[in-house]
Amino acid sequence: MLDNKLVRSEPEKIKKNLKKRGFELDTAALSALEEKRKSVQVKAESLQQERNTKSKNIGKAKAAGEDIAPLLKEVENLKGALSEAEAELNTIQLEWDSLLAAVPNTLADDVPEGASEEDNVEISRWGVPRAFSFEVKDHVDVGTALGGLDFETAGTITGSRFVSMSADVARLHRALIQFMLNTHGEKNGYTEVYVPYIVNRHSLYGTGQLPKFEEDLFKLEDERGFYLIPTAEVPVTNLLRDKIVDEEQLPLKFVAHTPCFRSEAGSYGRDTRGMIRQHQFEKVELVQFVSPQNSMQALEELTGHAEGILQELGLPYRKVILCAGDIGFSSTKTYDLEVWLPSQNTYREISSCSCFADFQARRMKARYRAKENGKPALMHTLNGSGLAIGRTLVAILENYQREDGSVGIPEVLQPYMNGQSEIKGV
RNA sequence: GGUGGGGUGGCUGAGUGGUCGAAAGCGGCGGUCUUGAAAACCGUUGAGUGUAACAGCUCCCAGGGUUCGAAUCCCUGCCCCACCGCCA
Repeated sequence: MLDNKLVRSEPEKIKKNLKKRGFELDTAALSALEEKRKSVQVKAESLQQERNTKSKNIGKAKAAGEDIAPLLKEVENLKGALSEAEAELNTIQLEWDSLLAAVPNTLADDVPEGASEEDNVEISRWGVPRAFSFEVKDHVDVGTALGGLDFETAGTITGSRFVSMSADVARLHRALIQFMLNTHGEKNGYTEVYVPYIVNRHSLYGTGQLPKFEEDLFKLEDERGFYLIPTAEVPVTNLLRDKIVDEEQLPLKFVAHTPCFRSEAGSYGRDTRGMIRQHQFEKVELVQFVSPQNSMQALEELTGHAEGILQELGLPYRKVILCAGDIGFSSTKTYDLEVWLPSQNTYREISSCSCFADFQARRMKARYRAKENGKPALMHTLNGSGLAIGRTLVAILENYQREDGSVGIPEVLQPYMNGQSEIKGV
């Protein structure tokens, strides 16, 4: 959610910023509504004031034993006008809120122009894609040949976009989770948390998935209106909802491993083969809560933590900054990390690291008490994948494949696999 | 699933339908004292909106209702606690 005051005081500036995204802010509608709001609010509040003082007078008169009948009559006349004004104000405010709830975050100045994925700007590359002396297979062929990946059976258990894993591949998958959790917890200073995988509407609103992106979510058939989490970002960020912490406690850094559930309703034809785009996948997520002045710095740091995992795994990747047309609804600036997939001869997203400034914090009322003046202020929130487990597994199967069909295990993972250094077929 | 009790400011916790945005304590902040600190004492201290600054308005879990007036009464929902039952 954008700052109400800012939208009111500088609508044109915000409109211009959002235009970069291709979002058309209806400033005419907003300012018309704002005009109405002002006058109605003034009216409602003055009527409220009148009622309050008169009611107090009735109390006093009654205590003094005076006749209150004439006073009652006076207030009686207020009633209709007051409730009418209150109702009108209420309607206006609901309308304002629902308009604003659909407005994305403003962009940081250094977010490049652009309409789509194509216009994202590469920042850096790490590692050199391996030269293969044989024909590379994709992860589906590698994993299936090993007897470790089974899309068909998962398809019969549930449907498309699910997978089952077994034996060493399943263990490698789990090893990745442990490795990432331990690295972020022990080396990078994150506190490990365990959180619910089912959340209510309120939480999804807080991080910005609702009200606009309901079709991406799995909703439970349940009168409570619960949803499966599409990312740990939702429950972990909401840990601070409605909280005020002392500024000294910041930054708060959390790492969580959770499954993620996405309906992928908007991408029917895309990545139908393999594990790249599943309805259910695992992710290790990094979340930071920081003072506003530190958030851009924190984004660099957090992205660096995700990069560290790729480097330790020896996976070539590149870092891109998302352009205005591709960046997420709630984000003010996002870096994607893309891992090299030899079968596709290209880099594919494996992590997305974003700074939300106060956009989520405002929706969640996540605040800190500023040391300077003791006043509560909105904190800044960030998150990033560190990393997406399924895609990391894909990257390892592909980048570490050998001609004989076996797959090498990156050294850092071997302690998590009882020292095992390769996966051979069954 | 059954029965009972609750949800009040950063925290604990009072609050007969009428000067209650709310006692008290803790914590925080400022000060006195002290070489410095602690202790003690004094003062101050909810969140939002609004204003040039005041004023005003809203908020005592959420949403409705009763009333001239609701933290207080009624209804619904959510959550928490205790005991019993059931399950792991």
